[in-house]
Amino acid sequence: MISDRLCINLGGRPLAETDDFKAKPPPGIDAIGASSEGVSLYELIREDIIEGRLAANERLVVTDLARRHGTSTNPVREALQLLRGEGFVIFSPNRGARVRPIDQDFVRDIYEIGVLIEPALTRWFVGMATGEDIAELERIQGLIEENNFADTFRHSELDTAFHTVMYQRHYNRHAAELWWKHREVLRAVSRRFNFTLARRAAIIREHRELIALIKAGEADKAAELISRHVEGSGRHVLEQMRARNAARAG
Amino acid sequence: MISDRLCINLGGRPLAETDDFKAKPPPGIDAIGASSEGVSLYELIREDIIEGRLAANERLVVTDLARRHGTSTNPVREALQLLRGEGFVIFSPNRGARVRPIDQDFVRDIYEIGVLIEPALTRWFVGMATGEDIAELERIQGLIEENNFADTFRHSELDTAFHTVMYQRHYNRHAAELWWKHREVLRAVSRRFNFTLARRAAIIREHRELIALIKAGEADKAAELISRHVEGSGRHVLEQMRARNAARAG
DNA sequence: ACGCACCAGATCGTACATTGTTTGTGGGAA
DNA sequence: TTCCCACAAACAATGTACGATCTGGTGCGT
Repeated sequence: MISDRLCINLGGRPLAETDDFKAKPPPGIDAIGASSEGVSLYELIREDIIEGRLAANERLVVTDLARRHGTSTNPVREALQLLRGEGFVIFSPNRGARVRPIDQDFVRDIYEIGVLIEPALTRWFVGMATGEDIAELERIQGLIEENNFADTFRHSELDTAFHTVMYQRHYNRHAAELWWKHREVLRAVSRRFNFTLARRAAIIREHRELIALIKAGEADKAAELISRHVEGSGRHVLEQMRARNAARAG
Repeated sequence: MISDRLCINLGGRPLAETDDFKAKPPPGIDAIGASSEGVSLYELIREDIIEGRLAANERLVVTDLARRHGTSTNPVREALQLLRGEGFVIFSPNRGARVRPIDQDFVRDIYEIGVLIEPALTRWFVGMATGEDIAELERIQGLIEENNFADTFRHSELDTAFHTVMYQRHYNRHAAELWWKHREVLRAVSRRFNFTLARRAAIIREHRELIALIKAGEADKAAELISRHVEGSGRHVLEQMRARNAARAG
């Protein structure tokens, strides 16, 4: 019998402290299933888009993708349709697929939705948090502070794990799934940037404050804090994007 | 040459005033584009799911669908993948697609997200509403009251049109798109039920109150009203679903 | 009654034909 | 010479057909 805890580590990476926090979706989400080839292709292409290996607006030529991944065109076509349904790819009739650009508007839209949804998820969590949940949050927070933004990739994973602890058991699977999909995009975007010192301090402070509020059972205050937390995060990332765009243009 | 106007009326219903309010998505949303055959197939199958012509958990056999729609299997396969990406269809490896059941949890989840998002959309609209917008709202509201739930289908279309006026120009396309997709599902679900007298009165009253608040520029109060409006709507539909399920079981 | 082989049916991957788009070239005019 | 347009050829998307593989059930034999 395989325990749930073990399953987390099937990602192919060596067992290490980090792997405990390898970001994974809330359970029951990816139950969409897939055609054997299709699933891997879908994941591969989506990763390429999110990680930026496929540039914005780049054409996605089925024959090329098929050759590159060693299959025929049909699995590629299905993967692209799947991505279209999730909004990562845009189709034009008789002109094929392009990578949907993840621009400032896109990111802003996603953050704004997060500001609306995450407080509700948080409020529910405050009422449902167990001792283990809080211990887990404190453990992750300890690792975040230990890492102290030295490894931005690691911070990104830890931060995602922190919030996943809060949201993963929410009864509204739709909302949790929405949050997770948005999170995946934002994680990749924010990974391209560094955190300002002010933002670093704010993150640490707000996380600590959040844990305190959860302990005290202050649901409303925790929700309000999360609202500010997400908004601040969005503001920060958008500033970075704007700065980089300005630098590129100038 | 066939005019666009004619194509709208292929649904089998006669030309009537209603067509002015045939629910249509906010502009710029369905820019996903599609493969010529694919798009119609996608729409047809999705309609069949939403309208309940394809039962929950029913198997979706590609060859059958292809025959029924007079094409080969590939367009069907792509349409199904697209629907998978949007959550209407569930795939099992080597076992094909099934219709995702639209159960109470599903509907509740969607309504809850609406309660979170729609107030924000409304708040923005109050600050941006023009005289024409308000006139349009009053016109639609007049038709709603004129119809007075005699034709539930027509009410459903008019109600959707009412809210579309408010949300269609919102800068957050992602949120508007999300609202629209949810709306399509809820429209079909609620069409299967009748409105209680209490609910009818509440809808009329809240719509009137909403218009008044918009005129007065009371953004916060309008947002709070919409929150109650959506919640009440959700509560009503869920009650109906529960009642019907209980009746079926007992 | 139980198990195993076999068969029907459906999915999934491959190959190909058709149709529409894009691109590159050449000739003619300014 | 340079610009523009027509035309053609390459290219890619879309639809069709087919074979391999998997699943589920039926019926035969024990």
